Amino acid sequence: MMISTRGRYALRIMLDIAEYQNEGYVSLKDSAERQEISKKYLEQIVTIPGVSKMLEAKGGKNGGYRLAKSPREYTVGDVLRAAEGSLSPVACLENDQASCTRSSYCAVLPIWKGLDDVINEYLDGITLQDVLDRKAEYDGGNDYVI
Amino acid sequence: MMISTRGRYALRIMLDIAEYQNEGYVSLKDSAERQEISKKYLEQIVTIPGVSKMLEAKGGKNGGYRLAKSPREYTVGDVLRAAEGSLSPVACLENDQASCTRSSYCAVLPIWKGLDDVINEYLDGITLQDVLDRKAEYDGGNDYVI
DNA sequence: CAATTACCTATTGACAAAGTAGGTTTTATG
DNA sequence: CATAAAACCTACTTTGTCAATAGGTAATTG
Repeated sequence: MMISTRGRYALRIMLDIAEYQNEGYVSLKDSAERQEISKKYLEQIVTIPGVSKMLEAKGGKNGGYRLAKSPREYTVGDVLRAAEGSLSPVACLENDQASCTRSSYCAVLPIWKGLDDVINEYLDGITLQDVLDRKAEYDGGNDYVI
Repeated sequence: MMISTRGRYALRIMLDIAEYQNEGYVSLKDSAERQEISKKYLEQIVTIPGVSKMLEAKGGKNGGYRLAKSPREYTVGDVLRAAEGSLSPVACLENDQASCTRSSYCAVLPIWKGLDDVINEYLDGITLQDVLDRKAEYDGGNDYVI
C-alpha cells in the first residue's frame, strides 16, 4: 500500500477546506467532525511542511485554514506527494534512498520507472476542483460526501 | 511503497528461472547467487502459494524450478499480485478489508478505483517474455542483468 | 479577559517487513 | 545403498513505520 491514511486524510481535508472556505476560514474542529477523523491527528497532517505550504492559517476565534491557491491549481498528486513524501511504488525509486548498486544495469528498473510515471500522470490529471465538480454532479452538493 | 522486496524478488527470480530453464531445472542456490539475494529468503518467496503455482519443482540433485507455463503467459502483474497478495494502492480497496463505512458515498473512492485500474492495466501489459526480450535488445544477452 | 483557534513535542501500541536459523524430506548419482 | 544436493517446513528476531493519543504553548478575536 502506497498511500496511507496520511495521504488520504490530507486529500480529504484539503477538499473539505476547499468546499467550505467561501464561508470563511475552516477550523480543524469542524473538518474533523465532518470527516470523522481525529482532530489531533489532522493537526499533524496539516503541519507537514509540504501540506502547510498549500494552506493559509489564522489562529484565534473564527480562525482556521483556507487554501493558499485555487482548487484548480492543486492536483491530487500534489497533495498526496506533499503528505506522503513520495509516491514511489518501490524503494528503488525513492529519491533519498541510496540507489541500489544494480540500478545501472537492472533490467527490471525500467518497469518501475514506467509504473511511477503512470501513477503520477494519473494523479496529476485530477485537480481538487475536478473532485468537487464530480461530487456536485452526483448530488447537487448534498448527500455525496468527501 | 506498494511493492516490497517480496514482489520485486519474486519477479526477479521468475525472470531468472525463465532465462536459465532451457538448461534444465534452475536451483535456488544458483538464482540466489546470480541475483545476490539470500537463498533462505528466496525459499520463502517461492513457497508463497500464488507463486509456487506458477512453478514446477523437483527436489534432489540437478533439481530446482522451472516455469509451469511459458513466459508469454505470465504478466508482471500476475507475479506481483501473487507475491504481494494485493497491489491496492490504498487500504480502502483491499479485498479482505472490512470496507470503510463511508465507501457507499465517498467522493474520493472513485479516484482510488481509477488509480488501481491504471496500475493493474500497466503491469498486466508486460509479460515476462517482454522483459527478457527487452534485456536481449540492450546487450545481446550479456551485460544487462535481471 | 476568556474562549477559540493554530502550533509544538513527546510517547505509545500494534503490526509488517526483511530477513535468520535449523531442521526434514525427496531425488539423482557414484 | 550411501551421500550430496536440492526442495520443503516451522519458528524466531529485529527494526521501523503507521496511526494515533496526550498535554501543553502561542496567537487572535469578541
